[in-house]
Amino acid sequence: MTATKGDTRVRLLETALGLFTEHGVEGTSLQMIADALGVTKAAVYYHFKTKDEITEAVAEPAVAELSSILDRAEALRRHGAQVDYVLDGLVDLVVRNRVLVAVFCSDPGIARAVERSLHGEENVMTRLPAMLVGPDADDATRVAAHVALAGMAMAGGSPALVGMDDESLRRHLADAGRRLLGRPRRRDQALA
Amino acid sequence: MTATKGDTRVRLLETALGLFTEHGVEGTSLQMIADALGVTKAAVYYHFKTKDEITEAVAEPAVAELSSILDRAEALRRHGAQVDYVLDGLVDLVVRNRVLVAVFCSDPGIARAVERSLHGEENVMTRLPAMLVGPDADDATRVAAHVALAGMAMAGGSPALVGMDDESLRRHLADAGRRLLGRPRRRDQALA
DNA sequence: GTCTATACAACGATAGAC
DNA sequence: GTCTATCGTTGTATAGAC
Repeated sequence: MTATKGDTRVRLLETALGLFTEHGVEGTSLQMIADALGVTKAAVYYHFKTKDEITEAVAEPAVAELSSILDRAEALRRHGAQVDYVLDGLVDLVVRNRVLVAVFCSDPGIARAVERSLHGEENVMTRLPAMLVGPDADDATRVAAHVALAGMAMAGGSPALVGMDDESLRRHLADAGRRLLGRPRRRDQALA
Repeated sequence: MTATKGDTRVRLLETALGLFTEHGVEGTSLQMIADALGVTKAAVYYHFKTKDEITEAVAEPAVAELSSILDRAEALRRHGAQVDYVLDGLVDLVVRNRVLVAVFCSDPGIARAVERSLHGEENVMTRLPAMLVGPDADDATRVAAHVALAGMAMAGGSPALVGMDDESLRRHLADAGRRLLGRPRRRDQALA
């Protein structure tokens, strides 16, 4: 740890996320990243061939986590259990990475980069709604699933809710998702 | 009607919306707009001082409509009636302008332009959630309102739902919103 | 392997001629 | 109202120093 050498890539990614958060992805130039790191634009270009590659790399850990949530959910037998698992996992992911998610969802640059880059055709962005609605999908369920996904993600990153503590946000987001998808309410924390 | 003169501005706006839809706002350059119109970039700059001004002008009718929905809702006395009115109005607006809404919500350029431009401090983007949660807002309601707003808007513009007919989408979006905000289900079209 | 220097076409934007 | 010409900056790219 504390390796001061060879981790320019890591510092770059951290710096980039900070700048993305402040100015948005398209509002952040390679020059700004380079200046913040104290190097040249070309040095940035050495580590990543393209600006898109930077946005993908920034997004990658969260998307990989989401992907593995979907994998584990697929192993469950009952559809209801799958939905519960994905809902909880997604909410947890969103709450833990509020800032990242806000950048994600509000910027087409990242959205497209993620959509394009991830595991080929069996893409996370298509697996997610598919898993939530299940094989027996009517229109109402499909719409509800899309409202739930987009809503939970964007509400989690919303500036209006930054003041809310993680536990509250997590509980209420999960609650909203379950209500939309017709899952029963949680008993354990019902009176909180 | 069919005024062939002086309406370069209108043609420009229509052209811009078309290009925005196809390539996104940031993916559309002033050059592309100019070329599509058969004029120069500088000619475009005569009609709009800035690219942001174009995106604002493209978005303006829908935002004005939304603003007037909020005005009319404020005139209602019961909070439940206000929520119902805003929900219905918003869903209708979203469904009628699916394409526009998709561009809106997926592009920070437009999002910021709209946020910045509209009626000063008493901004539509802050009035909307405020009206939905009402004065007696607990955390659960606030989260639910944000999930509902973001979800309905983005789901309405989602590519996965473009095939759905307007009536179905309208009904199911409104249904999702009412469920999230604790409003009773509609009786009239309940069996559809 | 890691970086600097330099270049390039395209971008948003401006000034001024017709 | 539209043009040409130009500005600074962007993303991208290559050559070459260490």
